[in-house]
Amino acid sequence: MANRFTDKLCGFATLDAEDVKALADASSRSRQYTARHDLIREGDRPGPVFIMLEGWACRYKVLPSGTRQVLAFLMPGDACDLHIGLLAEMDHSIQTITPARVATIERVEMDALMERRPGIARAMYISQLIDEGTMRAWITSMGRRTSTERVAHLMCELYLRARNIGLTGEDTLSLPLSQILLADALGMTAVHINRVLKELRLQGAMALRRGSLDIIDPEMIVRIAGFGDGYLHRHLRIA
Amino acid sequence: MANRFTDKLCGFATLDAEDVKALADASSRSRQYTARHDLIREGDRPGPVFIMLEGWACRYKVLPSGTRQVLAFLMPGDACDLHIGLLAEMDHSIQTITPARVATIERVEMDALMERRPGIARAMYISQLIDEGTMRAWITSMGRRTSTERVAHLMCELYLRARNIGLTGEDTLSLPLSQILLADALGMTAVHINRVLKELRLQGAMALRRGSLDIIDPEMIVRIAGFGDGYLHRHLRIA
DNA sequence: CGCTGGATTGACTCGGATCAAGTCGAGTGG
DNA sequence: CCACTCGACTTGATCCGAGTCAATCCAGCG
Repeated sequence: MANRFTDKLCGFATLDAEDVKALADASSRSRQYTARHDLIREGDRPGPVFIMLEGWACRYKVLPSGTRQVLAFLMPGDACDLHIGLLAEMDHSIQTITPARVATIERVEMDALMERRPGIARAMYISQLIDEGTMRAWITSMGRRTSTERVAHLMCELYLRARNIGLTGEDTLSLPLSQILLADALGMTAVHINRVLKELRLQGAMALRRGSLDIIDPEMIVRIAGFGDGYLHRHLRIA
Repeated sequence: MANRFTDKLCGFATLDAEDVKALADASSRSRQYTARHDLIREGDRPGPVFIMLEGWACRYKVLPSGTRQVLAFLMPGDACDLHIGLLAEMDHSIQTITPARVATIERVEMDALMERRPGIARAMYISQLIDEGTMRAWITSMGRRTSTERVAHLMCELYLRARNIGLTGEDTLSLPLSQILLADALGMTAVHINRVLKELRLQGAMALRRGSLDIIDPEMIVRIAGFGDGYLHRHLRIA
């Protein structure tokens, strides 16, 4: 009955069986999408909240020049903004990266759920705060880290997030992200990403190949990235 | 009785006199701070919600190397994250830029306020969504805009935000941001910011001097920046 | 088996950082 | 009132990280 979404939220607050059941029910109506399918586009009127059950997606914006900026990666268990329905239109698009199973929860249902079950509300708010912290980390990366640090930092983030939801193997993670996509996320070119990845591979830090990431020397990557895991808030306030 | 904070929220939802009074009461306990005073630091346990009544502040992070990244500018009327108290520690710091009058609202009081008055909750959520949209715009700027576009884009944003709360003159805005601060916000060096500002001045687009910004040719700036005001969500869903 | 999109590598260019001197303006104290 | 000081602002010279352009390679697939 539980799914990736309930699993993830359980990491943020103590949810009882009732909570989990309510969440699982709410996210039971799901649809399968192909890769590269826009779930919603910039300018659209926001609809229900999306929940990624399986597969990856990303938020992105397209500039007048045609270049793209990826704003966030969504992995299984991730949800998009809670109150998004309050706005008149989306300021960015969301697209699947891989084939994906996505649940939707209508705004009224979500509101009702959060009102009836404080634990769920709490978990959702924490999840949202972490997403915000992640955006801040991205801003910091783009502004003040070199390209190598930026790549290493993103890999640390994705690895940790994936591990939190039990998606990782032994220092390995299945990462279905093309170098082009990574370039659009990190504000660099695919050519340069490629060189950076090569360098990191030669240094024996990590190897990204064929849709999977191998962390070869965890300490080295963390050092290169200057990674602090604080913003992912894995140690939560007890209260 | 109203203040900058209530004024701003009134722009997001129809608040009745009772709402405004409740908000004004909640934000009545304020303190004056000097410029460059940390309201809260990365690693601190989050406390009450901060509300800027007068003066400017910024969110920022400091990297191991000592460089700083500014994550957001807070102007009068802005509040920091609603549910921040749910987290164990801050993932960034907040510092005043100018002397500032800041109100604090305890978490329990905020929760009660939002539960009793749905209009306030709604306005606060919209405000938060806009802050998130702003972060996404920043990520986009840092990743995919040239330094000139980036500077122009930030100026457009600040001008519009300031205008929404009635802080602007005739195509003029009092901007107490040093070039060093702008550099830390835009991920560039103070030297380079200086050259970009000069170029924009020579082009007759805008002039930033002595703490005040003059928009000389609004259309030119918007064109240079590739600015779309969608993310500030000034036209809200009616419902 | 050829097509197509991603990955890889090389040569060259350029935007923005770095380094280094000033200049200017607002306080501060004698 | 003036000299001193300390930031912030300006400007010039130089360097380098990363973009651009252009081939090629490679794997999956219709």
